[in-house]
Amino acid sequence: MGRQPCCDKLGVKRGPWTAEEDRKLINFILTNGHCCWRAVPKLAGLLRCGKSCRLRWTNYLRPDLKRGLLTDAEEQVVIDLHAKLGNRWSKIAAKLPGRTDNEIKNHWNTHIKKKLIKMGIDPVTHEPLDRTGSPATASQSVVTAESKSHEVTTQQRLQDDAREVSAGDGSSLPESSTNTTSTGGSSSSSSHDQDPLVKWLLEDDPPTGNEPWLSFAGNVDVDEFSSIADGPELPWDGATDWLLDYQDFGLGDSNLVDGYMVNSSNISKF
DNA sequence: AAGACACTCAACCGCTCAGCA
DNA sequence: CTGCTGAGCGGTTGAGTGTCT
Repeated sequence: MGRQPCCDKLGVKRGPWTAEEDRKLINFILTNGHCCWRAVPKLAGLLRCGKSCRLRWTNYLRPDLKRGLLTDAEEQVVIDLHAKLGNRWSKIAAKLPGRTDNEIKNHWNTHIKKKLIKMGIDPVTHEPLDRTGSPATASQSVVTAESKSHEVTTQQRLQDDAREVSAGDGSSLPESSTNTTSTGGSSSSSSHDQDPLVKWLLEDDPPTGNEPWLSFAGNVDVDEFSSIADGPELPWDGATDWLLDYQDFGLGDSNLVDGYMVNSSNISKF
């Protein structure tokens, strides 16, 4: 009846990961990949549930992760994407190489949200908080004109979802049945279809790096990433300094293209 | 100096979805 | 078609840390 727990709570360690646990998990995944996450902790000799291992790996241990605060350019992309997609953090993260949904979600809640509110912009609707006047005119620069033209209402988002689903199963929504709720929604939604950014967002393929809105990713972030180990601020704390030993992971520099792993004998298994 | 308060972010929880038998 | 299982996602929590008084 009830949902089966992902693991029996007895004998399963919780809380912060130790360096030793990190080491075990990385060693295991790099040598074996992960056939199924539930089996990983047993095989790796960890007293954790598989879910916890997956989270630790995807959010913290993955070698292609960038760490540190989001750059202004990344922040801008997050704002734009959030205006279009709402709280679909995984979708947003998929378009930001080296960033995780958790990281973006946290950054949104702790930084961007406040920044937008301070600027008089509703972080949910991306519209000015005071709609009678125009107090946020100066702040509007945060949300680009391009993104503002595609602000996503709940209804639009539902329509996007429906379109996404219909695209997925090969069928398409009848044109007459969509985007008819309001003239504004209609034009906005149809422009979504035309919008290359939205098309790109809804694709599963990783970005090529040629997308104009990702230009920062190709020439700034990768440099930052590669220089991180040399810089004064390491991306991880001292407890995981040993991770630097894994920096190449047997993966040459050529394996990181625009933040994506493209030729890893180990990682490509995933 | 120390206690209170605020902030950050890693980790957890519970739900949904996809794949499979 | 149905039920089960594993994986992924978004929301929430709480420990650790920083800042203020």
